Amino acid sequence: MVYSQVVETTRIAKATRAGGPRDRLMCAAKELTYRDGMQVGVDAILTAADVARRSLYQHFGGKDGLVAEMLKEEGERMEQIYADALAAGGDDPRERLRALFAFLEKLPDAPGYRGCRFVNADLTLADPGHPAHDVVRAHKQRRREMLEAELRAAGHPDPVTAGIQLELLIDGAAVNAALRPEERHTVAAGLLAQIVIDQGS
Amino acid sequence: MVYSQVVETTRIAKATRAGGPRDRLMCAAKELTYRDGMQVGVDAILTAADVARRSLYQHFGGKDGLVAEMLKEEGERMEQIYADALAAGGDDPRERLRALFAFLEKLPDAPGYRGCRFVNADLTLADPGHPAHDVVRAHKQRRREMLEAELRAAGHPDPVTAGIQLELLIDGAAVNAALRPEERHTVAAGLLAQIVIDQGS
DNA sequence: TAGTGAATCGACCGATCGGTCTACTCTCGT
DNA sequence: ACGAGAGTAGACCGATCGGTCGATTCACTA
Repeated sequence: MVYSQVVETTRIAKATRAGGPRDRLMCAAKELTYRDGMQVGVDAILTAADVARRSLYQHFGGKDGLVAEMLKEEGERMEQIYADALAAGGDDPRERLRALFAFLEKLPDAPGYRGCRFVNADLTLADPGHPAHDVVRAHKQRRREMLEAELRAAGHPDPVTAGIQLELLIDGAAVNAALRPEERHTVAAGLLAQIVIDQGS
Repeated sequence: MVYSQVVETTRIAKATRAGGPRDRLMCAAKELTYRDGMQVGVDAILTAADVARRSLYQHFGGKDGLVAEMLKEEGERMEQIYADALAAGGDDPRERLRALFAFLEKLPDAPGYRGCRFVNADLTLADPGHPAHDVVRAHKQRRREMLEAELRAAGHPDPVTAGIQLELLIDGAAVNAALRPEERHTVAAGLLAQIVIDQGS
């Protein structure tokens, strides 16, 4: 049973006219899997991308391949965004982390925000053998190392534990912001992150 | 494409022989939706519960009804478990919260742990109109009020923000423990929770 | 200009989805 | 002894799933 009215899928095709079939497929997959979940059908993606069925299987081998590749690209994009947010804080590591959490605080305000794409994907794909799991794990691993590096540069007394804690706050806020958007979880996360960052200074 | 070998589903029926068809359906739904995700098929649930197809639709009206009811019961069970964990801490509110996080720390050690059932369900069911969403939101609402009440009793300077922060830590740890089980996220969460709890004391 | 590879359309496949329905069995209260 | 309600077995429904394939069009290049 479906409770919500169907949101038009062809709309996306217009905004995605740029690039070849491969790019259009990636773009459509990004949008639809985020908005409608990973269970979104191949047909919906094809319609949105305005691409022939065969092109999908030639470029990506199948839905799983498309999904995995999409997460990979999105991971790289997100890591760049994180790096930019850190850079906005200047040179001081603590200030850089502060800037990062200030940036994350505003994320849920984006229209259509539905939480962290990677967490959602990993929890949705119950099959432990799905190729997307490795992509997500690798992405989260790199993000944690990024946090740890900043904490280490800041001379934090326990950068490993603190890195995990910052990760918990980021993911916890993303999950809760998606689940109950009316509350300002990211603000509370930012405040607590501040305490973690300032430990031992 | 399915990457993992199929885990036998009939096994569960044996462990669920107790009670009528309704109870067996609930039990099977709890197990299968947690282990295999909410996408698990009706047939798998019926086989595991060793129950006729018709019984499901007579008792619950459909899969969605079964799922919603199951989450409701599980919510009540979890709230009781939380209450017990708090009670283990005695009378002092801070000690009670400490006891709660000590309990939560051990949760991921349970075999087959796959994170928080409610978070997983809510993120998996992309359809915003699915009845399960209300059940999950209500459950999380009550859990937050429970945390807030303890913090208030402890004379915490900002029980609302701290309540949210504890929630972030719990959910963040659950998500990450499911995603990368090899790391001890709950320990880091417990340490940070301690700091939140002790604020202003 | 002829040839080649990419992209398109759309029919088609078997499998599975959630759900409906008929027919039969069992048990229990009257 | 008998009828009612609950449970079971399983065929069946339309829809959709991911995936394959033949036939065609088109752009680019040798």
